[in-house]
Amino acid sequence: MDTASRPGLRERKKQRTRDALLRAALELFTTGGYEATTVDEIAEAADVSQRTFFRYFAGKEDVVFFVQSLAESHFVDAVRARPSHEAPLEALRQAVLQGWDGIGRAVEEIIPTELHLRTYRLIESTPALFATHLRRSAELEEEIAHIIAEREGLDVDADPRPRVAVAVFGGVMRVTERLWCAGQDISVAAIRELTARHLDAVGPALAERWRAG
Amino acid sequence: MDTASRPGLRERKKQRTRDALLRAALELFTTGGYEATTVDEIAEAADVSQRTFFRYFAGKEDVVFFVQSLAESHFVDAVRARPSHEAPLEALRQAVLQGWDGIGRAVEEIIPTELHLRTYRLIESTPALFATHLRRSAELEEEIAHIIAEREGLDVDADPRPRVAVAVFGGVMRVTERLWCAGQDISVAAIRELTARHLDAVGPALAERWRAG
DNA sequence: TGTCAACTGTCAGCGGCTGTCACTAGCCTC
DNA sequence: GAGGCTAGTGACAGCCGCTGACAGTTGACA
Repeated sequence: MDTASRPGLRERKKQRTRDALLRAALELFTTGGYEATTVDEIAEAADVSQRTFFRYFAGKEDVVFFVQSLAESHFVDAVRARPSHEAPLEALRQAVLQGWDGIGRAVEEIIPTELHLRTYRLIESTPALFATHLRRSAELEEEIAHIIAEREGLDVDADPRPRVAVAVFGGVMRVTERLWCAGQDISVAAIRELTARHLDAVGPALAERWRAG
Repeated sequence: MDTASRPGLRERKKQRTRDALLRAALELFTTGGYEATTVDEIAEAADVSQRTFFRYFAGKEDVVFFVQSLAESHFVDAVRARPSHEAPLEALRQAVLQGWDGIGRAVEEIIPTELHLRTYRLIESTPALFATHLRRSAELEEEIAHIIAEREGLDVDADPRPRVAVAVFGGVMRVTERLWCAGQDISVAAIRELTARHLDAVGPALAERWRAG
């Protein structure tokens, strides 16, 4: 019987409701602004009650970062998969570049890629969202620091290098994201190029004399 | 006549009201928790109406970061005052160490230093406050990047080094803050030592092979 | 088909935050 | 010193994000 298709009717309905809420919310946010959009409007656009919205998402912010979390776990997986002979910073560099390529495919099944890219700018231009984004990044960095420490066989609390290396990397990534969102060219190629350019600048930036460089 | 003392009666009254709100809020936050404390409770503790609270502070969060902003401007001033022959990262290092010493005196005029230090832990342990703290740090970093660029006679948008250097420094500082708040010894001496230790770890952390180090 | 559990809508309410309006009190001029 | 002017305040009403409680509906499964 094909009636017993994989997820079951109930499950599919839930999926559809969540996707509807997700798309409606992001569409409203990116066109009318995050704060100006009320939960009631989102619920109405998705044709459910406000109460139901909060059964699918912990809050207004949660919708925005739902897709972002997909990208994050892709990045974590990529870091874990890097060969252990690579230097820590090199592994992080390759993982983030590689992560960018894989994100598009995974995201597109849920929401249009173009809407996803608009969401990046929304986060960067909305103080409340940007703050949460940074906090999430900090948590991600802590997770990555543990992975790096494990790779190198170190105790993350005894040796400062894992956390410092990840902090340096994270700091550079944040700068990269900001400039990427501020520029015109919002494409994977653009962020790849920017990422490489900024990571290459770390060495020179720590040099004693900039003029001599 | 001494009756014509500098600020005028009205001004002094305002000052007292704001200090009362500040102290009451931080005291309630650090003892009962940030989210569990309502604005009504703060207003009542300071003996004003809720509406008045919002005339002094933009929101609940604003109270928490009021004192923090003092420390920030101290740091900015310290960076500006560093001699121009110092390398950028060295200037930042000296400025932050020097900033920690000066903060105590400036803060103590408004609230007890011990309450101020408790506030750090409050921020670090409250997700909403931590997120805002990171956003504020990001804004501060942008400001510092401009100062560094100016010091070196560079265009901050053409050369990635100023922003990258500040991002690296900021990343390390965030790690330092976290570990400091997590530890038992909340003292200026402790954060100075931690800061130095982590900044010294930047070089080794970027090295190709950690084992060989 | 009937029972159960999951899902949903409705309602009520709390807390953060804002606009409005009338009132008080410091300031300033004559 | 009496007057007006205005900053500061309290009281009230209301919006919005979010939560708990309860009842109705609809898939799942025997």
